[in-house]
Amino acid sequence: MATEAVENYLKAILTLSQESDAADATITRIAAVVGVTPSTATTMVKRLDRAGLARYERYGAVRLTAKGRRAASDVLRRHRIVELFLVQIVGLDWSEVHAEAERLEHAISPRLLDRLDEMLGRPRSDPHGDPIPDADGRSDHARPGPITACAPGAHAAVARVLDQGAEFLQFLARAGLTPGTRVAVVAIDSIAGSITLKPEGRTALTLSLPVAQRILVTPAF
Amino acid sequence: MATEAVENYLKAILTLSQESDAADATITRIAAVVGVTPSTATTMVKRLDRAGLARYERYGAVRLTAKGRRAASDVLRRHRIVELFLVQIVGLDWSEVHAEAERLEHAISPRLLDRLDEMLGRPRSDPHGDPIPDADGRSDHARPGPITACAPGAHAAVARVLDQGAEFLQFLARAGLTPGTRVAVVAIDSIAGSITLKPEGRTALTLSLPVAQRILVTPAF
DNA sequence: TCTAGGAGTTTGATGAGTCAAACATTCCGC
DNA sequence: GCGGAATGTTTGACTCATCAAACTCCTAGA
Repeated sequence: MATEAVENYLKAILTLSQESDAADATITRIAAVVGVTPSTATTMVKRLDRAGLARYERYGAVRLTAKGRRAASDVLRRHRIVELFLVQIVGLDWSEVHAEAERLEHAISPRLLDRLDEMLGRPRSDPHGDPIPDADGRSDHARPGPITACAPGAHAAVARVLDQGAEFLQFLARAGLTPGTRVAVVAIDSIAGSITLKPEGRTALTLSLPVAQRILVTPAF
Repeated sequence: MATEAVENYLKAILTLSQESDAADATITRIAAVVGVTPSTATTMVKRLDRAGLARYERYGAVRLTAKGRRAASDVLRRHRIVELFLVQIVGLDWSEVHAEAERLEHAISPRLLDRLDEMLGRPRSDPHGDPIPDADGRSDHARPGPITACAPGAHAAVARVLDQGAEFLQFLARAGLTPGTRVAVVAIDSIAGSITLKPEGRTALTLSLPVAQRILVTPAF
């Protein structure tokens, strides 16, 4: 189990990368969210990298690995369920619950969490509209959509492929575009009708937009 | 605010010194309760002394100062209210809540604690019979009272018997209700004017309330 | 009264988490 | 494309919490 501090960094990185304006999770921003100095954040992010929870290179942006994303989702889930519980069952005010949940989220067992979730009727989002990741770390936030809807520069995870033809699937497999794979959208050229993708650990490739449209992705954090 | 570790040491010292058999809070015992090695406990107890929370001299017993007792009481109060809350409101089983409360007690704010206390009707003891210190750190601890004042389901230890008649005492001895014995209050039927008790290791028995009133007990841990 | 062994202490080490200050790199505006 | 501002990194230091190993103290029984 990750320490409290590690959980806080993971959560910070996840929420930063989820922010609409596609802001990278940079050291300074992470430090600001967690409430430490940049030097501390640097040290910690290195630890996350060593632990396989994030990927990071000097002067580069920080990205969570699948494992890190899973862990961060879990923290977020705990946070939001606790918040909702404190408001709906205990009757605290929304203004008070954030700070409270900030501490309780690290102390709650899976068993108790599930019980609270049950009492609340297994909510899918909190009243802020923030999605509550399910017990498997998935959140509605990321309803899969065609990769062609991603902004250039975005990262996503392949979720589903609509074309079931063997030839197409084999092509995707060779390219490294299997479900679960992270992929970066390098460029979209609507005039040429093409999209350039770079699957993690592979070389980039260019597809036609109609073909790419059959590849559904969820935004990656 | 004391760290989590400090709170755990304080709690350990308080419960050790409260134990009926007048056992001193020694380093080895504290270490065992907290779950660390004696060398660690020595180091920590020195810190408690420096912080004015405990008094301690080399090779001597550890005693809490007023300030330390106050802080320890507070931890105990948080622990027991959380336990009670988890059982009565959340519906967890008694067997599960101790470990949970062990972590939550360090993460709960005064505001939330008070709210839980309110939801529970400001209880004075938990179903184990453990007293819940009030917000000022005072606890009913161990003032013996008639067993008829216990809540059904409570556990207690026989402290004193007011009726000195031999016949009555012999009856109690045969039933297993000797001072020091732990006893569970199974049921109280005020209409029938009877109380059903189950001394530890014996079969249950039913007494009339006027008779039972002469049996004084202390809440058991 | 002497001593064996249990209880307690000290020492030196470690890892987590943090900061300030000095240094390095990157990026943006001209 | 250059230079300063913004950003990021390194270094050295500190506290908290912990342990193992070596040591010291105390006491109960022969």
